[in-house]
Amino acid sequence: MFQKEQQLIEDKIKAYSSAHGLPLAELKWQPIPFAGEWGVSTSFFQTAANEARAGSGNPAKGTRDYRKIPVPQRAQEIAEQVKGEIGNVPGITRVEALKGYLNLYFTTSEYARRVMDEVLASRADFGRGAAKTERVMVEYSQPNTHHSIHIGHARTTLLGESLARIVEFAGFDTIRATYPGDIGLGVITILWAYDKFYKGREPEGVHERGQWLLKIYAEATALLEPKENETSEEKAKRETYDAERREMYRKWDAHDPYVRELWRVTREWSLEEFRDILRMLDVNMDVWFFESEVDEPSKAIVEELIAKGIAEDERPQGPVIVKIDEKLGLTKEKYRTMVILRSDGTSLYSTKDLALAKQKFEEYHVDRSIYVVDFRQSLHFQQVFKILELWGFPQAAKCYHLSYGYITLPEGAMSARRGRVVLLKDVADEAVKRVLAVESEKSGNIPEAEREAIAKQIGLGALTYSILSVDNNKDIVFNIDEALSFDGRTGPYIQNAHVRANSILKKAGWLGGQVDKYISTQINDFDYELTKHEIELIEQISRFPNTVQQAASEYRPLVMASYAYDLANAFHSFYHAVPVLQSAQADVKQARLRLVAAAKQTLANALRLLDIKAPEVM
RNA sequence: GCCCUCGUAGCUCAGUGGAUUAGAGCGCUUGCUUGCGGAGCAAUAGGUCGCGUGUUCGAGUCGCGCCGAGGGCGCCA
Repeated sequence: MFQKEQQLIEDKIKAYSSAHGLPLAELKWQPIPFAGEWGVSTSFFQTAANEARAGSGNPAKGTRDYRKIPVPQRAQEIAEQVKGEIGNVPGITRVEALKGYLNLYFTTSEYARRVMDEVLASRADFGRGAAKTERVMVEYSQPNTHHSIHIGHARTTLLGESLARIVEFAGFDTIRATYPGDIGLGVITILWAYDKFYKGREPEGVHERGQWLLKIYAEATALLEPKENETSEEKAKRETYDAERREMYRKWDAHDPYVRELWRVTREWSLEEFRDILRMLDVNMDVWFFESEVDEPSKAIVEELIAKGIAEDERPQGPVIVKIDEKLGLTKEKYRTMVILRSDGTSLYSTKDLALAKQKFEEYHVDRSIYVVDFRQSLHFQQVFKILELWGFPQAAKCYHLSYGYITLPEGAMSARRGRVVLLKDVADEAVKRVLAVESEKSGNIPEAEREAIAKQIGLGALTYSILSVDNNKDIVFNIDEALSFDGRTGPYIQNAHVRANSILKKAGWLGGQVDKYISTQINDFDYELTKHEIELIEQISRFPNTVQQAASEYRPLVMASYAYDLANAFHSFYHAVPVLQSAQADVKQARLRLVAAAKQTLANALRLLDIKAPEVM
């Protein structure tokens, strides 16, 4: 907001330093952490430390030996000297040297006006970063097909979607990709049991069918697992079942028409359900990769790697492997050895991921590739990325595994195979139910017809925020009461700030066709003594663009989630302490309405990046 | 055995090597609705930042060692 002034002062500091032989460290500016007045500061601790270190040998006669002065004290001296050099800078009210810091305080009315103008002119684009040349692909949400999606899948989906929105808004050309696991032993297990015991008995309804398949999966798994004290009869039966299952997998692989058709139809059921869930979460994928589709091309890649001397072929006695540590010349085992093809020639997860990466680079021209996959696959991705590097892809250095902790239940890990899951759809339905209960008590003014739609926005907002407000690498023990809480640091708290801002604007007639009123930059406002609540709110708003860049560069939606809360918190405090419509003076009311409009816009932008709706009423 | 992640208030979690005082929420205690929506605001209490040791002018933050929790390690995904 004050880049020009800041640059001017930076130049003065640099000029002073070179004139006096100061070993000036890089100048880092940060907001001054005091409420009531705002500005930026930089410190001279590093410079003083540099000076002390550089002061080896004897100091020149008549000069001081800086090695003997404590760093904080010397930093303060420098700050004071620099302050003396700066003089008057328009826009800066005062300059202060304090505890080794140089503080610049901005002219409040000018600063406030600049922030408001920028937000209200840019609107939904406020905070958008300059377009960058790199193309980023975010791959997220890789559920297995043939059964419903559980709450664990919500994490990769929400994390990935939020990250994609952040990265895109930060200025990158962004591609959203999903990679459902539509084939594998698990899928075949369901297919086998469905075909043998339940064919044609599937229930109506997309979600009912998915849950029904999930039950079949758990049942089939139990049938196929060895039991304790198994009789020989039971054992024989189990082995027969298992043979049938494996035979079905073989047939699938051999493109048997019956098995393929059975697979295609049932697969479509779950894709239908998956699309429904993505619609509910407002996720629009650009690219759909399927495991079944990269299977064939992946095998050719193995041949190429063998030919290049990267992979070693131990068939038929052993598999095809890449001795990564050896190839990198590492003595300690770190990346180890990766198996990239079974000895019988069938592909593995690793084989397919190599094929997928190649496709991402060559077909989609991706410069940077982010994989949102849970933390148990860290080694797998480190290995894949290293092999891509050995293979010669420069983009390999910009592949990033965004690993996240998994969601567990209080009674332990979730397991689709054992039917021990909490379904995402069930949680979403429960969320809506709970919001409706609150609404009927608190929001009598909302028409019946709109309640359901708003309840979805609030309920999903609560769920989404509870997941995004935990850092990537931390596990979440799922507790529905906590996930759907509406009080305190939650999605609804932030949404409520947006609703309140909207309510004020509505009463002032500043919505709809009246918006031009507050876009005007000709108004001479904020020319009064601002309260600390106004200052805090304006400062929070002004931080949004930097927060977008930080969240994007660290691949962390949490940064945005924390910010959104801080902003909402600042707004709620302002709301209580500062009258807007009741302002005695017309110009103060005008300025505060602009502030409310800017806060509403920034809240909406931040929520959008978190994949949370910003309702007008709730 | 080797590698990765984590350990901060009773609980759940934030916290770019820098400001005499490490922050939120939940829960506990207490105020606030004749003001724009109380899904809120304000206040109180609650800490050997796992332990030790280095690096540094300065460490919750970086290194090393230990303790504890979880995960991974050639033909699962």
